[in-house]
Amino acid sequence: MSIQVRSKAKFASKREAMTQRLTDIALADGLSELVLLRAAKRLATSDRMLVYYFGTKSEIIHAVLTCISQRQSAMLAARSSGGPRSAKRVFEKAWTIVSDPKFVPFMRVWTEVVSRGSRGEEPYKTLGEQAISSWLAWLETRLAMPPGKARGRHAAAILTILFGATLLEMSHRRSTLGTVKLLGAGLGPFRN
Amino acid sequence: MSIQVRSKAKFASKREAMTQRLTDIALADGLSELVLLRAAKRLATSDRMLVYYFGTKSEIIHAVLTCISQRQSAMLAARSSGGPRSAKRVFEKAWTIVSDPKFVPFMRVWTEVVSRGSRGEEPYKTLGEQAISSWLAWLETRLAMPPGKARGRHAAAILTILFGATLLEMSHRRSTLGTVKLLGAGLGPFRN
DNA sequence: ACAGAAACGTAGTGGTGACTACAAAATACC
DNA sequence: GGTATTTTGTAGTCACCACTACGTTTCTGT
Repeated sequence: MSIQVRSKAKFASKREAMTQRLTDIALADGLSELVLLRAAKRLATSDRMLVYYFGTKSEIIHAVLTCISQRQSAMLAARSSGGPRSAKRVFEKAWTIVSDPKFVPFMRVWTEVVSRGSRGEEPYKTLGEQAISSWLAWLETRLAMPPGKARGRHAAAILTILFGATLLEMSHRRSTLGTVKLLGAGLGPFRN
Repeated sequence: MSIQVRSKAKFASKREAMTQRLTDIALADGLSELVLLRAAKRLATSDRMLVYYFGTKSEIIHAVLTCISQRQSAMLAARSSGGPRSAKRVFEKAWTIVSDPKFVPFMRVWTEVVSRGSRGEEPYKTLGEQAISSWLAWLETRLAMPPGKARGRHAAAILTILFGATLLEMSHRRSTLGTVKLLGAGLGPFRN
């Protein structure tokens, strides 16, 4: 086992490559697919190798969720064109991002993480909190409002709708478009 | 094992009593506490008794979630005083219900169920869908609007906020009051 | 070339959890 | 009392899963 201080650096890059592929799996089929044997088989290696590169399962989860977080940040950044907007426009923009099929897996994973973390189970609890915080931070930067409680509330309101819609859609296969339009209409114009 | 056709009826009432106590456990500590050995210990019996009365774990989950659903319906019915209201008032009322500490466990369980069911895992998938449907039906009956798409959309919009707020609160210990007020304001007056 | 580290393979361990087998008490019902 | 039911004891199966022991091969630096 071993606190490995690997001087040789192929290690890190291999681990990174594995993390990327594990992340693909998690996004496609859920965190429950990150079981050592199954995941190893899908990577065409052995569970032993996963342990070798990550040490523990918890480390795998941590690496994968961090990777998901980074990918998401990149996607959000890439779609943050234009300056700050009204709450309504930010919401609409956020919704078009979130409802993109490429993006849906991310939201599904976060609901999974938050749900598991809600009873205190690590690392889900901590990483779920981080994900929410990072969402809120991004939304705040997009809002054309002075920093402060009101802006925070608007960001939280938007995120509430995004997650609520995700959750409902997950078990209620039906178009949420009309619902979302309705909710978007409620967000503008500003009301503090 | 065995398709037991128990003529003797104490069986049913004992099973019912067990279901109630298991439901208490699930609401208090989550569905993951419904592990046979642990749950049995908390009921001061043996895992074999659980199998004796329920047959399989899946049956236990089914019974418990059905029970939760029934309790929730009863709570909602008991708080449905007064006639139909505007979307905004219905939302506000629903929020006071949902944010009641006595009610929070229910929402937590449903998010857990929906999350697990989102990958198709039974019985979570089916029961999650049922729970959502029953929520929507209740909200619709409370809305002073003619039946139809618009009413359905408003019910869905309200439920979206309720679940979104639950999810956010679960990982983001912070008062959602301001956020919810903001969202409530968005819901009235009607906009179809 | 060769010592030591890194990379990988095969197999095994220990724990848990759902569920079963079998049988003997205890309890209720008529 | 006798039958059917309920409860309990003891044990064990089977699958899954995180993790480990221990070996061998491949790489790397000098």
